[in-house]
Amino acid sequence: MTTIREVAREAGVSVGTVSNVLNDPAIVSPETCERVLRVMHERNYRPSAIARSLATGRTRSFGLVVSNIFNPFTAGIVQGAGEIAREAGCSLLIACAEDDCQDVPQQVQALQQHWVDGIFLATQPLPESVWRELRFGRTPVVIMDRDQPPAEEHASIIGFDWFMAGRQAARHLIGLGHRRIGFVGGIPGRSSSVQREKGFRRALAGAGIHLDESWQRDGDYSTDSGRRCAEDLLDQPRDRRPTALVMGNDMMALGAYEAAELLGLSVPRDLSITGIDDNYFVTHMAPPLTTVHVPTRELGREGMRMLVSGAAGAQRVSLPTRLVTRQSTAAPSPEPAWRDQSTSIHSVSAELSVPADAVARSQGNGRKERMTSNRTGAVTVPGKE
Amino acid sequence: MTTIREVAREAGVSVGTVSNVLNDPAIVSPETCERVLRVMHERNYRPSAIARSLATGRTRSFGLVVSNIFNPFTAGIVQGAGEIAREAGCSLLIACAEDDCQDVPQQVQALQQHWVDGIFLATQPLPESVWRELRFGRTPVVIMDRDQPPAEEHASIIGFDWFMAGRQAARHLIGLGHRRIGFVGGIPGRSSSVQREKGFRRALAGAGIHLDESWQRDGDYSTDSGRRCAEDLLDQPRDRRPTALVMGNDMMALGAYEAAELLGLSVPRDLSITGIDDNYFVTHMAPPLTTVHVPTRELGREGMRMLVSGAAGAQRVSLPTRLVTRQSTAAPSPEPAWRDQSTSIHSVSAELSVPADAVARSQGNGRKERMTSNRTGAVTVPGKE
DNA sequence: ATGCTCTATTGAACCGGTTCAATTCATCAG
DNA sequence: CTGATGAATTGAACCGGTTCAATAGAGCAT
Repeated sequence: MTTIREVAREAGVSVGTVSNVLNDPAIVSPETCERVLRVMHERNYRPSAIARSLATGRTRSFGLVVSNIFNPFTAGIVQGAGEIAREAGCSLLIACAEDDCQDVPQQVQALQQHWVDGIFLATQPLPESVWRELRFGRTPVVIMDRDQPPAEEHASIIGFDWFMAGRQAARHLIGLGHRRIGFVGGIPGRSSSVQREKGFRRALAGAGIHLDESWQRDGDYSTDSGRRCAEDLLDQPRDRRPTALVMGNDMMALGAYEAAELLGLSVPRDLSITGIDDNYFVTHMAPPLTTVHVPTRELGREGMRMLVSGAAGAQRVSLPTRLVTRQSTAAPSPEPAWRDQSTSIHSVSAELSVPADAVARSQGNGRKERMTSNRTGAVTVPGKE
Repeated sequence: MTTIREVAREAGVSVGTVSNVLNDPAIVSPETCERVLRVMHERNYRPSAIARSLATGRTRSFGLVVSNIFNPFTAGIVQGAGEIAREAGCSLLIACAEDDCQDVPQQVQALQQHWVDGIFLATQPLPESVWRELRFGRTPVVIMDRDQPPAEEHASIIGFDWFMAGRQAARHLIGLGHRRIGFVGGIPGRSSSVQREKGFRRALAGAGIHLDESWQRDGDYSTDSGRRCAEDLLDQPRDRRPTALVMGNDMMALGAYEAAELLGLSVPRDLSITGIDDNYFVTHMAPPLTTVHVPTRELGREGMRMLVSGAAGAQRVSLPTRLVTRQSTAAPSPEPAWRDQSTSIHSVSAELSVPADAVARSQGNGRKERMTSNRTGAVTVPGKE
């Protein structure tokens, strides 16, 4: 490995001058500069990031702690953070913590021993004990908000506007004409769940719709829980059951599809369903799921931006979500007068009741829609998909 | 930040002794050792990985270059590599290259400037130009094989046994009694595609089955291409079309499901389908997909093991695949005697022809693993259509 | 010629560890 | 008492950069 001293000797200058060529060529005379650069090129010289870091105290590298890399949610964040780091010429140290997050403090410590210039914590919610064990010292930190206790004063929090997500889903259904709307929430108590529900309720209240408490269930974000809750909500006489369901996330929406199938209900003919997340598989569901897009990549970008720009103070950023209309939602079937014949008439009534534009959209858009096409409203995403 | 010199002063010893306490406590007298450790603890001393690296020339960190973090394939590798790195007390620098891999050389260079002890290249296949630009110097390298040109002599190659994968899928179908088996390959020319097809052909040849060339198609690993190819293969009179399809990967198998639905074929009653990869979503497909498991996490682990153990020489490792039987495959329906009535009689003949055990499996097991509600009658709701 | 300014360059200290030859000191054999 | 042995410790060089006060030299005014 060629060192700065070899270059200096070869070019007949001092190491200080070579260093200047690297960091501030303007203060070096053109001839000298050119000579040094030529030697560098001949010797294929690459300055050592290690030595530079030791000398400057800055590494231009950042740590990103995640807990489950398979989660598309996580993948989006990694992607986004990586993009910004690359753009800024910084490198990203990714630490995959165990599922239970017990080793997050060690991971953070390891990153600090590498003198990372900042840490991005994007794990599952940390157990209280782990959280208390965590010491960031002087390292700037950005934490993805999943119900953490109030952060240290110099840590920034970044998260999604779950209230908006819940409201968007509900408003969409209301706009289609639904009045009997069920809700299946995520893990009770988590603020992300609470906010979704609040948004849902606000939308209904805003439209002057009565909220039937018996149409609310708490799931746990799993497909199974979604199926159970949806079955529970739907297993009622037709005029007593919801015509639409707001599911707390896409996995539970998947469960709702299963429940509908089990009960012989067709989506969206007999039942509209919405999810939240916009996981990449939802376009492959039958029918493709109308859901609320959650810009994970943008969160990664924004969080990393705060770190590289040195703006990671005690900020609190909340990213907007965006409704993506696909084919799992439609206007409700009109209440049949001939109630007892309802099953045999299903297909006909559905054909008639779906608004023309919804059909057009559903056919044109459905195939192409991809999980990576995430355009958020508020913060624009430059560059490639 | 506490430094080694402060600790030394505080403990009344030399920096050399403190260093010894860190690296080889055995050679330090117990009393001294204990005193030093106490000071370290009091001052919350953390040795600097940076300084250590500069002094030793080794960083105990490794670089992993990937191109698409969203790909579950990639995620598995990252996961596995991370596990081994963590076990070995090493850190992992993950570099996300652009989709087209044009920046891989820069990424590699950046990693080298960080003095990584080794590089794991797990990207999409590199364009020839990029590959030529790549210079590893003295850095040990492990490359995930996706058709690279012959590697530099000191680089290790690790990959999957795609031949085995193709053969396993075909053998499974042959074992179920299929004789008319279609094949949809991946991107033509890629050795991974070529190998799959060779394995497929070998299996057929081994069973003395005639290979109808008109039952072969080339896709591009996308769902869309899978659907197109499958439609193409299946849109023939019943006695002329395959009773089973080996799809080159899971995404294309998903496309085959869509094609079957479009043509009113039920899986596995009228058509058996296999995939390759065992992506996590396949258990949610309806019916859950029989596929060939490709141990991506194990590849990550094995590759990183080669690096941390310093065994990355000019090795070539190929990891075995494993068939996972689920509900998308079954014995073929017997050829009906009343051939000309075949279309109108479908559902009846199918009911009769599905072997009892296949029905049991698909009903009993399928329920909790389902992804889509298959409205067309692949999973029939009595009384409709 | 002298003094002054400005630019280009130098050389050494420094970052925080590791490494190793040299040194100290206690122990023990002769 | 002397010298040898070995264990514990020391102190300085070193890794490859950055930084900055000091210096050299050119150009210009007096």
